[in-house]
Amino acid sequence: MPELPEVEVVRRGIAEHAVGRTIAKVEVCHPRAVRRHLPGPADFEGRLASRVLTDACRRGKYLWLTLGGATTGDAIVGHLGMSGQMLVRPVGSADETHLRIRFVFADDGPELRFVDQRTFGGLAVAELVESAFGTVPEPIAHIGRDPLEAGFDASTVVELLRRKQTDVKRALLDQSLISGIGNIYADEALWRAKLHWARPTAKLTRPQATALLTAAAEVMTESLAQGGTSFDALYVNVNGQSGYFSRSLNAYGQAGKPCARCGTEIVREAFMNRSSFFCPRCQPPPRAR
DNA sequence: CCTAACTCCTGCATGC
DNA sequence: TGCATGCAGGAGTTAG
Repeated sequence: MPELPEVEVVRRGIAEHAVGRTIAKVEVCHPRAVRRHLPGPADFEGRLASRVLTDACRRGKYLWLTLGGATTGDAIVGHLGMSGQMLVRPVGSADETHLRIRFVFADDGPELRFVDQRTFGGLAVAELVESAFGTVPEPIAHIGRDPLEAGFDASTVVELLRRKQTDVKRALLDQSLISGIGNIYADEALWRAKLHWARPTAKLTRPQATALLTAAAEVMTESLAQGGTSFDALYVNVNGQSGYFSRSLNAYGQAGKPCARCGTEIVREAFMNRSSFFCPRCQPPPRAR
């Protein structure tokens, strides 16, 4: 599940290897990968031919590649979902089993390939629009700033958090409130802030909520410095290499192992049909569940 | 308007 | 061995 740091690693790779190049041809190998491109796969392929990739941008877990050439004002917008990869591969190298979209460039250099085993991810071409937080592709105008953006205002998000009627982990995962956080970094931020996932957001103090946002920014910054979190070959940079942050996780996936702070065994609980990992001593559950 | 359940998908681990 | 089941889960959609 690529989250903000993993997507940023991919963005940097695309910026280095694909930005500035002209697309010669696009091949959609699986229609589901462009299901959010409503005009369909043929339209996706057709409107990208001879366009130039002018920049690689990111907000939260979304990537977009701005387009130049004869026209401007649009971009390829994408989400990696759970298993999506953007790979830079030499022309002629064997197709990946789950190759979904191939970008061939006019310079005959390496291809850009969207590979996605579980097909939760996808790409689309969309217009750029002016939103409250700058110029972004229309489909993601509703998401909030991410904690590593220059314009991220923690005090505003703290007030929004405290106004919500939900539990704190749901709020962390709500991309319209604060973008970029998924299950891994939600659990890590909660562990650092010593908060149980089921704590009601409305009852958080301002210092608690502020500390939680700080923890989220810190853990994602540290992960980025190590190339992101990888459990296996699914989460890789554009060269297919894994990051090392999984060695630094304190809560996520650590069930049965001692808490790095207090030694108590980390516990796994079901949450939203998935998992939450936490230290039952450092992160006591709220009284009323 | 707000919140939460549902749904999409494939590969691997597990159990009988 | 082989089949069924569970699990990984982001976010748009739908229901309440």
